[in-house]
Amino acid sequence: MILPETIDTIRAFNRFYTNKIGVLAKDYLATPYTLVEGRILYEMGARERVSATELNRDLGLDPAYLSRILKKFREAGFIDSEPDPADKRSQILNITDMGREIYETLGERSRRQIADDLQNVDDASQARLVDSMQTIRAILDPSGALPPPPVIIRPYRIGDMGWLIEAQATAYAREYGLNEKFEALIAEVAGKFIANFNPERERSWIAERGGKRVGSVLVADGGGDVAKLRLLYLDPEVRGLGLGRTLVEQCIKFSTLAGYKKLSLWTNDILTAAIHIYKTAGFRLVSEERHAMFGPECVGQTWELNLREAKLSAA
Amino acid sequence: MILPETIDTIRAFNRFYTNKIGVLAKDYLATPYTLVEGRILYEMGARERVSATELNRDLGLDPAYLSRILKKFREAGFIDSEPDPADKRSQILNITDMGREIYETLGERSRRQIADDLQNVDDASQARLVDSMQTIRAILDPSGALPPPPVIIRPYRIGDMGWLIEAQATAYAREYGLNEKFEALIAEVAGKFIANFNPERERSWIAERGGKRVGSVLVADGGGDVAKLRLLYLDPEVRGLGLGRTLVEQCIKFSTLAGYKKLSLWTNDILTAAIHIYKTAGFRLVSEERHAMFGPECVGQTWELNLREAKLSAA
DNA sequence: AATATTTATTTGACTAAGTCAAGTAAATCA
DNA sequence: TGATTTACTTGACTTAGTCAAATAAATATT
Repeated sequence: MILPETIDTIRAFNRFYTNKIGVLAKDYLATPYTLVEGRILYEMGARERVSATELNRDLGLDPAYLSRILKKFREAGFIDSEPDPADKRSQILNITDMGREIYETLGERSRRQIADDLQNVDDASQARLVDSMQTIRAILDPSGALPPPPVIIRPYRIGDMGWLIEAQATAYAREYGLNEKFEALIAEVAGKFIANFNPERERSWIAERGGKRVGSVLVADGGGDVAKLRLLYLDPEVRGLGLGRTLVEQCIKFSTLAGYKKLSLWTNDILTAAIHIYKTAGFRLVSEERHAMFGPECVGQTWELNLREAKLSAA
Repeated sequence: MILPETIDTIRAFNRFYTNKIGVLAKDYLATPYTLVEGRILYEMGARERVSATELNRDLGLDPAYLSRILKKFREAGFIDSEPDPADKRSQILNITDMGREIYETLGERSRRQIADDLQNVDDASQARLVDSMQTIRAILDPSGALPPPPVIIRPYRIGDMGWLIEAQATAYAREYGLNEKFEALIAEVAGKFIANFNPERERSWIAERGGKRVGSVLVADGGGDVAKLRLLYLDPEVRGLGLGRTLVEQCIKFSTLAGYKKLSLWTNDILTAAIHIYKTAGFRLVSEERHAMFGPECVGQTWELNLREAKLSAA
């Protein structure tokens, strides 16, 4: 469904951004080049060895027009060309050292221009700006958008627990209808974990992608020789990438090294994806109990992994 | 601070959107008009009675160029002009019925064009798209953007506590250097509050602006006839608007109505802005103790408000 | 293998988009 | 009152950008 307001907002944004770019185009970065020429030079500098056709496909220019600009560049010594041995109709274009200098200058000015624009934009807004731009690109041009940055796993930092509580409470409310008692539970669990944190026996990991938190898990001391795996969570957008397994393996490895004999966890039957991960990691269901602590009726489950066995089976 | 990656992403987005607009400009909506002409016609249609100078200021065109286009429009019968009685140098431009027809056609095509682009974009992505575009406009052009929406105060919803924990922990770590034990404390407080929530004796409020959470406070049952005010927080962007006072007053009113005799709170000397609000609301400092629970040394303070007195003084 | 068709690029021949400088007339400033 | 600024217009260009046709090599077709 496409709302008229959606279309209006997009039209308004297009007008806004046309202005923004139009102003840029005025006297393109205070150089004797046009915006189009700048774009061509950019493409030439960014990649090596292009043919005119490729350039054309990407920039959508009139071939005659492109041909003339390239001629000018060739005469000015910004680019040179050699016939493509594979296709003698085609020339392979290459940027010269002189051309590269212009390219760098243009890039430098463009960067400074943007830096000026950002002068009065605080860090948080900058982050939102970048995020919004990437969102727009990803939606409007799914093919061309940059591949998602890699997921990194890092230790806890301040604010992570709050994020985790919000993300998990919201997601499980939406997906399974859990109520606010669930948020309360994880807030208490998370709070106690940090309050009594023992760096030798406990650990927490946050998965991050492109600076945005997307997953978590932690190992808490369960007393005796039992470690507890808690608060495993994956944002919907990173499910199915094997990240859950990685996080659980992280926990198993740490618990083993820390000298625990068992890794135990409590979960609910509705969380089938997580349970699948536990199962394949070797956890065994040791007890179940029906409850309705979080609104809908569900079955709480305790799973355990014998860490010695796990080690053996991994070897 | 401006990161190079930020600049690069913005450059990439500019290139991307230049292409998008360039494609639009190609054969502007399959009409015999240029993009610039279309823009002018749009501005003429969107508002009535413009002068050439105003148009120029907003579109940033060369005056000579504008003048020629307007002449063409006048000859074609799209606009007419009458001298401005207040300034005889100026002409007041008006769109004619014929011009309005063209304007409508152009708008219609532009809308259809966008609708086509959105054909394969699901509803959630459309919402994110619109949101991102508004974010970009608001950040890049704070003046022209819509005024900030009003702050509304609403009851707790799932996910709010997580947000509060993250926001408060992050803000106080940044501003006062508090460590993760502070996050732990508020997580526990928030968790217990929701877990044992008693709707008759307790309440929580979240302040929201434009769908974004910006502040919070809650009243918890302190046992006996004492209520506790907790987790008062304001996002940096809404500080100084009197919102803190409003939230505290909310708490006082509720506690009074709920039959409590005292409203008590615990805070720290470093939070001077909050303390100022408590003071002016009539709270009195009843005890202090030095501690370093959250890293830096600070002074924990207990403040109390006698609700009967408060009521009298307000009357 | 010969012919037809398509693709990559260039050139000629324009059109009109867009710019710069100078001019006119009214408004505002000193 | 004269000097300066502002709102627009016009003349005189330049050059960005287009369309059609040409060339030469690569592919497809029969």
